[in-house]
Amino acid sequence: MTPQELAHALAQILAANFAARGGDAAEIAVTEQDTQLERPKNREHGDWASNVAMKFAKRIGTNPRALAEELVVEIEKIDGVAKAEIAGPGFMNITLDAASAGETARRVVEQGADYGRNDVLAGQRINLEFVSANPTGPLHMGHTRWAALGDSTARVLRASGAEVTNEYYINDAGSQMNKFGRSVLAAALGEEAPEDAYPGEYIQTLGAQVREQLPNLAELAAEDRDAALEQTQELAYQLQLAEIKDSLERFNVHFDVYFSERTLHAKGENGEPSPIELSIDRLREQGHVFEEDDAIWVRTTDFGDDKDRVFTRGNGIYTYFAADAAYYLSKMDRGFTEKIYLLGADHHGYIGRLTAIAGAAGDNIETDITVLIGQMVNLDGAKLSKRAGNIIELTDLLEWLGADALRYWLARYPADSPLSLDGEKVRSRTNDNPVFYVQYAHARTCAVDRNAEAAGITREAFAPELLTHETETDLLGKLQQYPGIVAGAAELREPHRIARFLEELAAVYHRWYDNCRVIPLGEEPVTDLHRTRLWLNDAAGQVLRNGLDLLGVSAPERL
RNA sequence: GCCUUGGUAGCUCAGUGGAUAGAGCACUUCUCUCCUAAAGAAGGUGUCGGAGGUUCGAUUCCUCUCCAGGGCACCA
Repeated sequence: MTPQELAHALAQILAANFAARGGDAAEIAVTEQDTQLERPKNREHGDWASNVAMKFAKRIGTNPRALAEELVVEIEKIDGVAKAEIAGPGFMNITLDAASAGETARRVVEQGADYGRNDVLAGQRINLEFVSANPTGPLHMGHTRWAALGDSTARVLRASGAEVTNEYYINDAGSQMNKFGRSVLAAALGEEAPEDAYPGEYIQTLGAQVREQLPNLAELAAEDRDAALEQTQELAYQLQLAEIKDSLERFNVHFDVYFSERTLHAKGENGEPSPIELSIDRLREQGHVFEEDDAIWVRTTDFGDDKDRVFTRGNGIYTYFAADAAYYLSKMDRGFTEKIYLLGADHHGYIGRLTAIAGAAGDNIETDITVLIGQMVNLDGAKLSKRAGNIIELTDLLEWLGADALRYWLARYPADSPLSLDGEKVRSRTNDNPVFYVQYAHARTCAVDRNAEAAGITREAFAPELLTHETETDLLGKLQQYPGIVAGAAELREPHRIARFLEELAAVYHRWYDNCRVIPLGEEPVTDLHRTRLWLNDAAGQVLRNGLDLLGVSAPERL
């Protein structure tokens, strides 16, 4: 009996109760969402608790306790339910019989890596854009947070049935790229940096690489400065982008699409209009375009933006917003039902205009676009900025802290909470480091497995009714919660829920390990209890592994 | 000024209208001849920033307010 099955049964009981009073069950429209059960904090409150009696009493036309009294009678008839009691103002506390709860261990083992997968987002095609850092420098701490959160979000969405494309938008057009090119060229030629140059040391490194790969650069620059700049800029861009991609892969973050802004500006082979040019026509057809002061505008205020936005400037040049619009249309054309943008708080001013683009393009701004804003992250109190030059690169972080610890720590907090991390704590291999606490629990399940095998304990017998120890029902309860946790994390786009769950699961597992032996002591005989516990041990290991995988964190068999 | 995100234990932070608001750390004690002590057990901690409101019930929702971060370009 899973909480999902219980919720389903409860919904039917509630609807039947209403129907029996002469009501139209459709009128109160009970769903499993309404009857979802929670795991009570206090174990005296049973295995699962429901508050539906309080929620529905008024609608049904009675009072909570009276309704609960009728419901518990029916709940107790459910196969697998040991008892149901009323408590407090109308809570119903449900206790499962041990065999029914224990079934979970076998279910988890049999479903393996699929345990936890669900279909709450089935049928959705989601475009998830994140990181999208300019290719003018290495990724820093802020990008690293979005990389960890974005990739974990994608994994959680997929586990809940969505089809997800991870996308990185490359701002490879425009003045920042020119500035980048001039900075690297000066470095390559050994000249003094231009006044507005990028300050980071990586510019010097890129300059050296360019000099090496373009041996005639100095001559070319003397002859044709623009040509030298163009070649330098292109090469530096490719080098930098490759470095970004490489560091992301090492961070276990994979993008399905790297989308170049240039492709939006590019005309067709035979001079066909560019995607940006086409997009203005499409928005005009929708009736949201107007001209004023020589500029072409989109009336984004029709969709809640705080001001209208310029598409084409008075001098005929497209704004960045124009590229954003064309990019959005590209996502639409590629058939995504929902476009999610994961942006840093410094981009929060984009929400209005991005949403407005969606509306102007004819999308539903409530359901087809989601802009998630993440707050800044500090490491050891230092705020890092690429432009200021005091960067800590992703590659440095990987070396210092390791991909697992970094991903775990960055994914364990909601995106909208400002975060300050203590580098030494992230790095520590002690029990005050949750990533090691969770990984250790997993490694322990593997150690038990190895020892069980050596002791000749197999999973040939499974007697779930024997799993009656307090720590066993706790552990089973946690395992039963997992699919719901994944579904909730997906619906809310909050992968940190996975991490928090894993920490709880690890704690319950350690407690169980301390109380219940899988391998008998000394000369004691192996019984079905030991064999059944092996199933439970393996189930715990499986869920720890599945959860860590959603966070992109490894689950070592030994630490 | 306007928009936006935070304010929860000494610290870092969880908490999708429910029962006595939680976890880890820090502090004090215990527990390894026996499956990994990177673990477990015990000990106390709160004006949930403040004031109103909605509700049977508010840390959670609404309004106002105080404090802090971020944002308000025919820049990219």
